[in-house]
Amino acid sequence: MKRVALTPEDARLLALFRALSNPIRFRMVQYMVDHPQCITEQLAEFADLAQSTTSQHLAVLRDAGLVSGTFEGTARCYCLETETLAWFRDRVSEWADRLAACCIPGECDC
Amino acid sequence: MKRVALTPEDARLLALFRALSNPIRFRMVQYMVDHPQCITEQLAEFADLAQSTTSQHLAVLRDAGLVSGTFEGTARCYCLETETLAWFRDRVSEWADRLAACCIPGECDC
DNA sequence: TCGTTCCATCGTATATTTACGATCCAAGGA
DNA sequence: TCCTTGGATCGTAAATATACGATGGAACGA
Repeated sequence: MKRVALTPEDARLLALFRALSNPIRFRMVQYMVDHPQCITEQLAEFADLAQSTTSQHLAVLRDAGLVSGTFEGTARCYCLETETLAWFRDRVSEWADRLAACCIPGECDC
Repeated sequence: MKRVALTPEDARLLALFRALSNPIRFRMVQYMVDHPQCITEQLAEFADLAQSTTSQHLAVLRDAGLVSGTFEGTARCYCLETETLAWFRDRVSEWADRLAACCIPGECDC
């Protein structure tokens, strides 16, 4: 594995896992599923965190492409990116399918 | 979000994200998809890490339920858990579906 | 029994993440 | 113009993750 870089696709997938590996961000994403449009302040109150911290978490979610943040006046309105989530689902499905194909439960002797 | 605990199901999902958020573990899992049965030493060589470090990473994957490690003599044979991966896929799909239902692309005005 | 193999765990150093307050900046309204 | 609002960024402290070598322990063969 020495000095072997990830493919761009794998890097993107890894970034999504990383973004979702934090309990705060995990719950923010869940919250946004039920609240399609919300601003930073609203998310800060939900997460019970300082505004600066919330802003940092949102930056991670933005960098991973999980959310979009459009400016509305002085505020910023956040929405989950359906396409990213769909892509994410497809990649995870791929893993599950490839594994199911190569290692049938009960047949694999380990 | 003050003192609100995650449901056991969410905690499990979060643990999976966390386990997969590290590049080493990410690639180990990919490796295991193509190599259904392998021992720690083999994975240590692949990852180019000390045996102790590899063992720690495998413990994380085991704790998350992503892999099973059966003892074979003095060695330990690792395999991905198809059922966990299938469960994982279903949860991610759920997210994507719920989001697609609540926020049609182009219609959401943010 | 003794030595080897393979893995887990401990102790610990370093790197990264996470959190906060302070500060800066852009968009509006008075 | 000045002030308020809502966010982003900076500096930094504390927590967590990651890595290694050293050590310990179970399984097996000689």
